[in-house]
Amino acid sequence: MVGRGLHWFRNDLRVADNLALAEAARRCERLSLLFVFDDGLLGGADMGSARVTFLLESLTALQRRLESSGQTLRLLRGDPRKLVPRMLDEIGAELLSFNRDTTPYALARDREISERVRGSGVEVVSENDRVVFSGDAVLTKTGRPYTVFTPYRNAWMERYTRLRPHAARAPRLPPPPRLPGGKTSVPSAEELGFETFSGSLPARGGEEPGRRRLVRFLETAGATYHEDRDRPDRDGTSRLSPHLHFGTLSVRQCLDAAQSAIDDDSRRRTGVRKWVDELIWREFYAQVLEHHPRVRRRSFKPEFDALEWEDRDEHFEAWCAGETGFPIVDAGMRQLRATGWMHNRLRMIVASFLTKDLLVDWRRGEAHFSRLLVDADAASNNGGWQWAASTGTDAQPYFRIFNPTRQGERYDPEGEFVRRWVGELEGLGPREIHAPSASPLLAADYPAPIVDHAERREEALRRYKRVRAPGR
DNA sequence: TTTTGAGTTGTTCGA
DNA sequence: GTCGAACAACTCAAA
Repeated sequence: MVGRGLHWFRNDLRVADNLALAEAARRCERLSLLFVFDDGLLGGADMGSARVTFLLESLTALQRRLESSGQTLRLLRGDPRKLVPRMLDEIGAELLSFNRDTTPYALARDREISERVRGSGVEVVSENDRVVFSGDAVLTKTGRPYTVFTPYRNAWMERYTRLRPHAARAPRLPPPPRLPGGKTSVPSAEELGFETFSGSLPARGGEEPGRRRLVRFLETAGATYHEDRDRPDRDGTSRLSPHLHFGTLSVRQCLDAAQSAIDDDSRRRTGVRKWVDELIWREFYAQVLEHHPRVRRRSFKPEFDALEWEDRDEHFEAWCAGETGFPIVDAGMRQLRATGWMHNRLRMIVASFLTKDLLVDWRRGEAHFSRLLVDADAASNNGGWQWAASTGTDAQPYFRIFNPTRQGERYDPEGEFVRRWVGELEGLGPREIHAPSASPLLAADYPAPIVDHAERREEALRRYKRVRAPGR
C-alpha cells in the first residue's frame, strides 16, 4: 500500500476493466486522476476535428462518472514530459500508473517520463490493456512474431481459450488527495484549436454509450454479421472502432460479451465468431507495428519500396473530395468527410482505388484517413493500407485490384448507399447508378470518371511486376 | 533440414 | 450465367 498515486488516462477513458487504473486503485490510499491534451499529438497533422469531438465527449462522460463517485479528473494541456512529473511532485505521489501505448511516439514519451520519475523515487506501473495479448505473448514455435494472420489467429485463440482473461468490474476508487485547486472543465474543440465537427459521428463518446452499443450490436446485428458486414447499405458492422480507439470500451469486454451472446443463442455463433476474428486482426496489426516499427514509413515487403507512384495531386484531391466519378468510391469518401467514419468494405474499395487506379502512394491515403477517421488506430490503419496496396503482410498477390464498378454492384446492389451520399445521382436506378457515365442525361451534375479503370489496372500491374521481377 | 500446405476480403477471360 | 484457370511464384509456419 502506498499513500498517494496518480493515474494518467490516455486512450483508456473508462473505469471498468481498466488494468492500470485497477492496480492503482488497489495500491493507493489516495488517487489523483489526470488527462493531458498532449501537444505532441494534438498539434500533429494527423488529428482531426471528428476525433477531437469524440474524445471530448468521452472525457465529459468520464468526468461526470468520476464525480458521481467522489473523484475528479484533472485536465491539462501541454507536454506530458513536463506536466506529469510536475503533477506527481505537487501531490507528493509515490506511484504513477498508465496503460501502455505502443505507437512509436508514445513509447518514446513514456520511456522518458518513466525514467525521470523513477529517478525521484516514484514507482511506475504500466499495464498492457489495449490488446488482449501484447507483441511477445503470441509467438511462433521458434519464438518469432507471426507475419501471417491465420496461424497467428490460431495461436492467439489457443492461448485465449487457455487463459480466458475476463473483463473486470469497475473498482472502488480511493478518494483524491485533499489539495487546493478546483475542478477543470472539458474544453471545447475550438479552445483546442479545432473546428467544431459539424457532421454526425458514428457513435456517441463515453463508457456507457460504448457498452450500450456493444450489447445492442450483439443482440441484433451479431447473428448476421458475417453476411451483412460487407454491405454499406445495411447497418451490419458494430461501429465500435471509436470506442476501442479511445478505450471507452475494452477488447476484453467485447470478447466476454461475444461469448455470452453465443452462449445465449447458438444461432449467433457464425456471425459473432466472424466479428471476433476482426478483433484478432486488430491485435495482429498491433503486434506487427510493435515488432516492425519501420512499416510506418516503409512497405512491409521491402521490394515494394521501389514502386513508382504517379502521385498526381489533382487525382489525390479528387479522391479526398469524393469527386472521382466512381460512385461507390465517392460515396465512401463523402461518408468519411461527413461522419468521421467509413464502412470497412468502402475503406478497402477507396484504398484500392487510390493505390491501384490513381497510382497514388498509400502513405498519402493513410495520412488522410488518420486525420479524418474518428477511430484512426495507427496499427490497423497502416495494416489496412498496406493490405490494399499489396505491400503488407498479406501473402495474396499484387494483382488483386478491385473493380470499383463491380464492387458497387455487388455490395450496394440497389444503389441505396450511393444515393444517400452522392446527391447528384439521386435519380438513377440500381442498373445505372454504379456506372453513371453511361446515362449522361440523368447524371449531368456528376463528374465523369477521372481515369479508365481497365487502362489503369494494366498500368498498375506493369508497375508492380517491374519491382518484383528479379534482377530488374 | 526438408517437406508440405496454405495464404481475409479479386478480376478477367474463355469455354 | 457459371465455372475454372490464369494472374506468379514465394514465404511462412509447422511437422
